Amino acid sequence: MLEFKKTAPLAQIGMMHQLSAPHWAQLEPGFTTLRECTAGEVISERGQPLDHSLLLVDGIVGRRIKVGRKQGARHHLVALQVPGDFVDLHAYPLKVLDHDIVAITDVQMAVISHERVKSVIDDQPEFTRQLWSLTLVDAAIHRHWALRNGTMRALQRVANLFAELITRMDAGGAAVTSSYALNLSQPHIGDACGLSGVHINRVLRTLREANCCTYVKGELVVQDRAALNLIAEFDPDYLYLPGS
Amino acid sequence: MLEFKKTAPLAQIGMMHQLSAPHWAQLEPGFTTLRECTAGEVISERGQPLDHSLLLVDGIVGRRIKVGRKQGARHHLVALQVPGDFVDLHAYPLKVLDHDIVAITDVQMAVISHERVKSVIDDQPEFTRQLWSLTLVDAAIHRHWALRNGTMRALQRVANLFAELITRMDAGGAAVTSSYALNLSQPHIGDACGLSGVHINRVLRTLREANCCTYVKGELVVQDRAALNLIAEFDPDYLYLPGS
DNA sequence: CGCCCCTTTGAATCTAATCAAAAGCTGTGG
DNA sequence: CCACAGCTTTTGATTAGATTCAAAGGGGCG
Repeated sequence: MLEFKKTAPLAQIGMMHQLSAPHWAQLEPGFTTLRECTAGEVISERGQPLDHSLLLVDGIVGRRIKVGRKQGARHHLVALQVPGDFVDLHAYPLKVLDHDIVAITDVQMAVISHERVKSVIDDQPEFTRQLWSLTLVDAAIHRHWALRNGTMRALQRVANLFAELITRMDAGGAAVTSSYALNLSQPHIGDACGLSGVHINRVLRTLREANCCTYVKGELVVQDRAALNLIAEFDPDYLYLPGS
Repeated sequence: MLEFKKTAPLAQIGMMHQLSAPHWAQLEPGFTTLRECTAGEVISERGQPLDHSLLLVDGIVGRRIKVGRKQGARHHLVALQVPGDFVDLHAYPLKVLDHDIVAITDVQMAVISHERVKSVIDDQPEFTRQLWSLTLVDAAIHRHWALRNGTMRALQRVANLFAELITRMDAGGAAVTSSYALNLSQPHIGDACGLSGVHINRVLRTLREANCCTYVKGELVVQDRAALNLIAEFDPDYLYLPGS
């Protein structure tokens, strides 16, 4: 885990576009340091009091919950954050988290102290509603994950997860491409979808053979986005993106 | 759907104990009307703009998401609310919900207008953080539902759902009893756990034969709470209850 | 080089879904 | 009052989907 002074202003990327440009301009100076972690590193642990929050700038971060005591403890990824996401904004009101936060890939995050968040909010109460809304979109995404794990079969689950992740990565106007650096291992995808790593492998083969999308070395190449959305029965309303 | 003037003050029940007594005293007069719905009724529909929020006083309410177009559309319960829960407080910042809200049983709810919420918050900014936190506990519960559907087998899922629900119903000091009026049909439980109604029936028999708990006519009788929590691998930390 | 993790594939097993059918309960209308 | 419709509960039989076990190949890193 490396920390160092931030030198240049942060770009307003991904979900941060939910904030108006003037609001972003007020918040941005609060991010005073950058923090880097390597893949697999635990960024913060369940139950540990936090006095700052993290904005993901680069890489993928997961929220992980362990279930079961020591022997045969499984774990599950209950959320994945993409660049532009506030990783643990909910730590500001709650102070303590009920889950671990782990670096899935090498990541770079911007740090803002809760003290600083408070002073921005105190200056401008309307800010609170916007930050609150950001955490509510997170909650909507959580609901969708429960839905996905509860109603879909393996192929659809994986397709749906992919559809969500690339839609979120495209949020905020980045040109829609067909190639996405997810950098999740197959077991990671399994942990997120409630499937075994082995079965993810078979599902990926099926998606490849259907000329839908190809997942190689953490890179998702989408050949047929319409087919992907169809298999996934994907409807992005729950992401509360600007144009809907 | 019936509405009528509220006559007496509302008791501070269940999750509302997250608010301090003085805060509750300030919020309570905002609930000016009561609304009653019968089992199965859709209380509010996805996408419909809302100018008020609902506090559940009696009965069980579900948040439901439909997946799939018309033909063979399934649905899933992504949340269940028990008395004392704010059913759709998140409608205050978001204005529009991504899911339906349905009455599982006959229910009684107290209505508060968003206008009124805003005036309480404007008077006392600290209130915002408390309401925000309430929605964050909801989000933690959502995470746990994704975890449950993602990592647990049928028996454990049902046990875990039961453990969560009765813990939430006991929240805020009501004497811990051994009998709980959930009033969920077996298919309802299936919709919440991502299992078929038929399989729920078999799981309930197993729980009964293990002298763990008995579920008859919507009434959950817990014979052995320790056994239930053990089967469920239940750890209530994520509910952020006062004493933890 | 050797170790470890990820990927890939095959085979056997198991869990839960689906199909089917009967019995119990509730409320409605004749 | 009884008959009937509709829903929930219950059980059995069959099938489908995913897990687990096993084993081999690939790539990166110390």
